[in-house]
Amino acid sequence: MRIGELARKAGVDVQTVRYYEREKLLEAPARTPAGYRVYGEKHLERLNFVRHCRSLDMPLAEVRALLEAASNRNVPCGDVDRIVHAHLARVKAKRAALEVLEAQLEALSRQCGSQPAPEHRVADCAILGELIHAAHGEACACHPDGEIEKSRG
Amino acid sequence: MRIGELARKAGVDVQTVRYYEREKLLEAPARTPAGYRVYGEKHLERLNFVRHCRSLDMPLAEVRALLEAASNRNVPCGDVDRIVHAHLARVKAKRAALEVLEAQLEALSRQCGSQPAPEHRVADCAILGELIHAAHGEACACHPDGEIEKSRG
DNA sequence: TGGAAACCCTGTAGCCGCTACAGAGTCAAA
DNA sequence: TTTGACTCTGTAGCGGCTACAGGGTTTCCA
Repeated sequence: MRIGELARKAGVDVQTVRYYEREKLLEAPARTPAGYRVYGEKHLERLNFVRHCRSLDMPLAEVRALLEAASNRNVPCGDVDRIVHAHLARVKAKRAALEVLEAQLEALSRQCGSQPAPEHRVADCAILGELIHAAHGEACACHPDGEIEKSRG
Repeated sequence: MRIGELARKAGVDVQTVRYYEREKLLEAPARTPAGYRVYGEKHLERLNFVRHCRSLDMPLAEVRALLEAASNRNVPCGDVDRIVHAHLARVKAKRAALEVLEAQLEALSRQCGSQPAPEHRVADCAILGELIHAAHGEACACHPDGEIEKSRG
């Protein structure tokens, strides 16, 4: 199986496969005399594993750690549990942050909308008004307590 | 006011201010004879505007568009509405995707956890088991219908 | 047999929004 | 005078790809 077929079967771009090889997520495969990569079923399984973890939004570094752990089948799997739980905690936190954000944006967009578009000029746009108020350090519809925290991630 | 004071007042890194200037989000300020940037209140307001939009997770390109719109105060503000609504739609979609993800990770982590850590070896780790099953194309606890979609963003 | 199309190779640069570093110059206080 | 805090420019790095340039190889069809 050459790289194109492997990529098609796993549903990824050819470039992505080469990228994973560079990043040591896939083993370097054998080559034909012309230098073409040749893959077997093992490679496809490993690639599917990686893609599955990626579909769960895990960073590649953690996928690498899982692969590492999976290869030492006789050691305790505390690392595996830790990786998955830490990732779950991150996802929870991010989802919660996005919920807040969504509420803020809805508050903002509710400020604007009664007037039909052609009559509605920038000078009276409530959205911009809110954002400019906020720039003066005043409380705004989206951040009523006047705090602007950094959003990371 | 020099760059350090401006940055402190806006709660950002000095490097970020210079970055925003390069990216045309802030006007290039006057300079002292030694080449130091000198800022006024207008710059602080504009920087606060940018940071407020960033706290709402807007991409800089959209912040730039908002700033552009805000400077033509006499035109209709359809662009402003469109930007904010499109951004809101993106945030909603992302939040929904994270909710699904969170459920998937919880399903995964529930597979593992009854056995005390030292006895729990990689070979019997249910989390890894699930992930490896998935790599074989079988349905797994996290993606029961067997589909793995690409997550973007 | 020839030529086009589809595939493959390497290497490099771009995306985003910063952050960090190197190596230099400037300024104020002790 | 010397320390230390500040500033300057330019460049590179993060993650996870994606895209492109500029070449070589294979396959298919006429």
